[in-house]
Amino acid sequence: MTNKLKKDFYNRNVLLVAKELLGKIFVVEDEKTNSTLKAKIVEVEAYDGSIDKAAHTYNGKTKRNEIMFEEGGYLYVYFTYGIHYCANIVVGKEGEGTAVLLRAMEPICGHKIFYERRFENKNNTKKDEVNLLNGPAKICQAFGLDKNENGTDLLKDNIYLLNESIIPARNIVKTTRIGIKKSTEFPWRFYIKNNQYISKK
DNA sequence: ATCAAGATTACCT
DNA sequence: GGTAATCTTGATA
Repeated sequence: MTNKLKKDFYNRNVLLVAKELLGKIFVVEDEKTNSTLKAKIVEVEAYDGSIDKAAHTYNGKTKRNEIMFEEGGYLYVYFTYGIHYCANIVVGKEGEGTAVLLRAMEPICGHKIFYERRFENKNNTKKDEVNLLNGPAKICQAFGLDKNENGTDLLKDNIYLLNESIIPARNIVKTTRIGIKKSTEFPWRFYIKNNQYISKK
């Protein structure tokens, strides 16, 4: 018995899924550390290649973005700025090129691993719990996600999401996205109101 | 073949 | 508020 999210959750409209991803539990059964890592999703952004110039899929299929054109239920991990990885949940139907960027989470299980990967052998000045997962590249660093995890099937065993009750609209803040230069007008960033683990106000 | 941009972060004043 | 770090990808020629 499990409450793992199934295909029918992922294969829907990207904005709807983005909002419903808030509050869900992201799980990685990490073979590198032989441990289970869990966190609650508190901030996301939607990307839709059909109309969104900021989406990696806007100009069609390439080797990098091909997983985003699959049906929902896969992980899309990409490398950027020469340093960082960012992780997305691929959603929608095959060919749509839609995904949801994971921007911030609240740690649940695996604090020790998160602290090690984020702060060990680094001279960070802020080594507190809220700084573990409050940004898309921080999530990948803490969970150990890189190009090897790109394309992971979220319906299989290693990486998946657990269902939780939907956050009511009155507790969701909807605003414009962060860190992009094109299509900045779309209000496709969603986060849980008053949550201390979000990346930015 | 070349080149600019990039769904970021951490540190500086 | 500003910027260096650092390198892959994709667009253009």
